[in-house]
Amino acid sequence: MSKLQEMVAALPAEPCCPALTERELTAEEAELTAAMFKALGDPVRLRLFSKVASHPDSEACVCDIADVGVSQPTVSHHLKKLKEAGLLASERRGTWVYYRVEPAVLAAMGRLLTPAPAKAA
Amino acid sequence: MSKLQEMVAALPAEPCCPALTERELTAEEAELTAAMFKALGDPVRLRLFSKVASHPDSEACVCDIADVGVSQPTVSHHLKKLKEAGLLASERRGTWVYYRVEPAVLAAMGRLLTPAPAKAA
DNA sequence: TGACAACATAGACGTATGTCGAAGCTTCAG
DNA sequence: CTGAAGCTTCGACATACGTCTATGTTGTCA
Repeated sequence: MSKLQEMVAALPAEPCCPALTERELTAEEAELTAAMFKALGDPVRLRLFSKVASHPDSEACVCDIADVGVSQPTVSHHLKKLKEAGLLASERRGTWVYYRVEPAVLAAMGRLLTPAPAKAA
Repeated sequence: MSKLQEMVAALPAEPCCPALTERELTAEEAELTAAMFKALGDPVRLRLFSKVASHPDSEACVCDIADVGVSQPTVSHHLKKLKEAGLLASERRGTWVYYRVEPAVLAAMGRLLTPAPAKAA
């Protein structure tokens, strides 16, 4: 189990962190959250994630998404990173390996980016 | 002007990209969007951004947020990165420099992370 | 003008990251 | 029991990144 996964497992509850606009993150929260953003901070990984996310049931075989312009080992490497960040889960079904997005994590990240409420003028 | 800022300026409209779950991103979209996630993918930058975002009017002087455990030049370096990614804007007011979050960009990123609609069972 | 405060830039350095080809592991068809 | 397909792991390499100290720049105030 990756270090990040341990951190995730040790978290109090599902909603990891408050919106970035609500209060400043603690160092620990920032460490955890930054790792998730970092995972999406590579063009190849972002495309892979988007390919999985936009598939039916948010799930896809590696063979369905591997066409992103890099070698197959590199694809595998990036999928591993996404998995370690908690964004994807994988499961082997016969010859193929399927990756699926973790909807709760996606929602949590979206919540982080909630814009600040408009100030009373 | 940074290369990224040029890319941003060349974009068609405000809402950069569809939700990641809607359709797969093109290589170009992924390049642009990954740069934004990457900017938030460092713990120090994420804390700086959060500090600015959680200040009144989503605006803060460097001196108000510089206490994140790294040297002053490093803070300046990270703020520059956030600015180049289009997440912050800066303005000098006398002796101090104020950084402000770009609300539209924050909202656009949040939209990217919209979870997929639940499939009909 | 000079001194100081607030930030930014420059240069250097160690580490992390993205990429590849080669080799290894699983599973299934024959 | 092969052999092949699908994926992962390994090892190597160039580049990018985060950090620091030293130095610039810009503005204020006496």
